[in-house]
Order: sequence, then structure tokens, then C-alpha cells
Amino acid sequence: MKKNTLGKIQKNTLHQQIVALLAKRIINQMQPGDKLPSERDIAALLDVNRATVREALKKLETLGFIEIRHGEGIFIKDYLTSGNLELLKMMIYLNDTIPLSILQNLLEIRRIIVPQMAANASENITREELQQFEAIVTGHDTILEKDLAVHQLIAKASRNLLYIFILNFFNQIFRDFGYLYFENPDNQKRSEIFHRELLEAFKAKNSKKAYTITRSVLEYTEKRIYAYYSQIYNNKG
Amino acid sequence: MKKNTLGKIQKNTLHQQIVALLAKRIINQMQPGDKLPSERDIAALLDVNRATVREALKKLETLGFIEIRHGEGIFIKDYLTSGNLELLKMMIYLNDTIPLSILQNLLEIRRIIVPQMAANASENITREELQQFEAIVTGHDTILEKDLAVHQLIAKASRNLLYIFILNFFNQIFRDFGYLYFENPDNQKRSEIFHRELLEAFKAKNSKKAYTITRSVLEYTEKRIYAYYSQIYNNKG
DNA sequence: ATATTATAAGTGGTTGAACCACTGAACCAC
DNA sequence: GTGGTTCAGTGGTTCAACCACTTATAATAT
Repeated sequence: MKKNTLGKIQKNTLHQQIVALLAKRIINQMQPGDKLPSERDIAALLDVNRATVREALKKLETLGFIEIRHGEGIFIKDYLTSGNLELLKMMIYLNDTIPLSILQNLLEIRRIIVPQMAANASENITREELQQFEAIVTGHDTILEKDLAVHQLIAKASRNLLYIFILNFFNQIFRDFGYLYFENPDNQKRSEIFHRELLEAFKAKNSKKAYTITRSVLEYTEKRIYAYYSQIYNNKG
Repeated sequence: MKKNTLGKIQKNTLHQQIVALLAKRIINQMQPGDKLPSERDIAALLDVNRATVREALKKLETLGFIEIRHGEGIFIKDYLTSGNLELLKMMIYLNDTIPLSILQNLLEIRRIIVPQMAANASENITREELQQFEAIVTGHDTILEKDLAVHQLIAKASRNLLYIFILNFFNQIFRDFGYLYFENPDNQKRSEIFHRELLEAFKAKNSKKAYTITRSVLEYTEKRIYAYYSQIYNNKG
């Protein structure tokens, strides 16, 4: 979760709470095809207004959790068939920590996508974007913010909307869970080196190098994260 | 778009229409950071109730289009930074056809992801899933439905939630735009061969073969689609 | 008896008016 | 200046009622 030296200030709206409540209930206790109580019943059950329930349901519908059928009712969808990354994000945030299995999933697909994205970017990046890259590297933001900005720039320069939107997902996760990774100075240095090397590869328009450089840092990242996790498990077990 | 011999039957709900209307306006006429009119003003402008507007806004918020700030107003977000695949889907469906540039983006990332997914699946697939695969191949559905089912099974067997959810995006697009591709008998046969070959590779747990088989059919698909598009452009130009 | 057509009950979709809670700006007191 | 107060504008929530759609059932026609 995001670091907040003053502690959490829980200020959720009612319909947000209802979204979380219904989402948990759906995940833990219900099956695809099951019927949810009617809007009126849910409202009565939670002692809130029907309009508020409807806003929560609207969000769950957009996430692919449920299907609302006029005149019939509200039905659980099969999220393996209809779910999307936003739903996955919601599932992650319902817990306060990211499950190891999903983290592995995420790292694996990242290792496949991001290097190719960097290769594409090296071929399409503009002079202006190169200057932006330079500004990020020489700037004074935290390493986490720098790294996020670099990845976003890579995605933008790849000229592929799907890369951009998939990377947005990664970034939103890492913005909240990645601070831990960068608490280690070695990891900080490794990323700074990566940024500089990639900038050079971009300047030289060397797509092959951009690919291998990116792949390399991702493999390093994975090793460190797994080492961290196995350390936790060893201490606990 | 989905085939509909009776023509379009506009039966959208009010809030769905408002979502489409606002989305178009945001994409075409507004910039990130711009402020939308207040909920009350939008409701008055469109001559609908405020609750209906709020449901539309809720959806746009979930898609990453806008940010609603209590006491301040509604602001356009930078979709390149905050957008997700659902937003991209919406952008595609606002037109009646998929832009070539986005189609290229989609095919490219598909070529990178799906073979790896198939390789993973070959290592993790269960006996039960193999039987399901067999049932799909020997069944009598349309080739489009078969192909979608096969891809879904691959994703499920890959044991990676992100693969599953990203593939859901692809499938939802291809379900509506893919019928054109399978009108060609050659393309039908090519996919049937792919299904059978992949099933054999899965049975043999040969991940390398699963990878190359999948990659190969995707390259074929891309060639055919580009040939189709260039044919259109040549006839027009 | 069977097929067809009303009808009723239950569901989501929409409306209007009112009030609560938050934000920002202008103003005031110190 | 600094901090508190007030006020107008905004989103958040409530209430009560009605509209529109679906399904099952009862009434009717054949």
C-alpha cells in the first residue's frame, strides 16, 4: 500500500464501501450464474438508498463482475470469461497485499511484454521524447517515480495503445507496492543504470540492445523479488 | 459489429446513451484537466434526471475517462496515463469499425503473448482440460466459436490470471469483428489444422512445439488480414 | 383439452425534490 | 500575514413514486 506517514485516512464513500462488500461476497460465497438479491432488497439489507446501491452495481457491472438484466435481476458473471484487468486490480486491492501467485503472473507477463515494447520504442521515439527521457534521468524525483515515468515513456513511444494501457495496469500496481523494492540501495542503483543504458540505446536507435537491456533488468528484478519472498517464508516457517 | 440482419435496434438505456455521448465529446473536443459541467448542468442540458447522469459518470470513472472530486467537480483524466483496456474497447465500439492502427497494435501484441501462453498451457494443462479441448475440436460449433473456446482454454490452462484477462479483451473484440475473417474457407481450414496440431502438442506436453505452432498460425492470420485491408484500400484508391 | 391472450407480480430504469458533506474563495478578526 | 467564518457551488445520499421489461399464471377462445 501507499506509504503514508500520517496513517490511513479512511474516507470512502458509501457506494465504494458497497462495491467492496459485494465484491468480497461475490468472490467468496457465490458462483457464476447465481442471482443477487434485487436492488430493493440489497438497499433494505444494507439500510441505504436504492440509488446508492445502483451506483455500486454500475461499477461492478463495468468491471465484468455482474450482469444486470432489465426485468429479470442481477446475475454473477464468470469472471474467467468476462473479467478484465480492472477486476483483477480490484481483487488485489480487496486484500491489503498482493498474493504471490498473482505477483508471479504479473512478473512473467511483464518480462515478455516490456522488452518488446522497448524495442518498438527505440524505433519510434521522437527527439522531443528523448529530451523528456533525459529530463527524467537527470531529474531529482524518487527512483520509484523515475522508474514509473521511464516505463510510461517507453509505452508511449512504442506507439501501441495496448502496450500503453497494459503498462498502466502494471504501473498502478507498482506505484502502491513497489516502494518496498526500492528500499534496497542495490535495486535503486540497478534501475538507474538501466535508465541510462536504455537512453543510450534509444539515442542509437538500437532496438536489439534496447530489448536485451530491458530483459536483463527485469530478470534482475524478478530474482530480487523472489529472494525477498523466500526470505519471508523461511523466517515464518 | 455483430451481424444483425434486421439492422440496428437502438434499445440502449438512457445512461448508456449518455455514456456514449459524453465519451465522444471527451475524446473529440476535450483535453486532460478540462472540467466537465456539473452533474446538475449536464442533467439539465440533456433533459434527464441527475441520478441517470450519475450512473453514466460512474461508468466513465471506472473506465478511467474522468475523475470525480467531491465538492470540486468532474475532470478529464489523461487516458494515456490512466486508461485501461476497457476504455480502449469503448473507443473501438464508438465507431462501428475497428481502426486499422489499433488492429495492428492488437495483432502485434497478440503475436507476442499468445504463443507464450500456449507454451505455459502445454505444461500445466490437466487431463480434464485436454478432454474439453478434444470436445471443442470434434464438436459442431461454428469455427469462430471453436476458435474462441480454444483460446480461452489455452488462457485458462496457462494458470496466469493476467493472460486470461488480456485474452478476454482479444476475444471480445474478435467475437464481433472476426466473422469476416472466417468467411474465407482457407482461413477456416487453417484454424482447424491449428486446433488439431495444438491438441497433439498439448498431449505430448511439448511446450516448444506449442509455441511455434501458435506463432505460425498467428503470422498466417496477420498476413491474411493485412492482405484484406490492402485490397480494400486499393479498390478505394 | 389445447392454444392463445390478458393479467399480475417482480424486476431494473427513470424521475423530482430535498437534504447532507465537501471544497474553494471571499471576507473578517486578530 | 495568520487563522477562523461564511457562503456559494459541487458531488453524495435519501425518499417516494412511476415507467418499462420479463416471467409466470390465470382467464379466455377455439
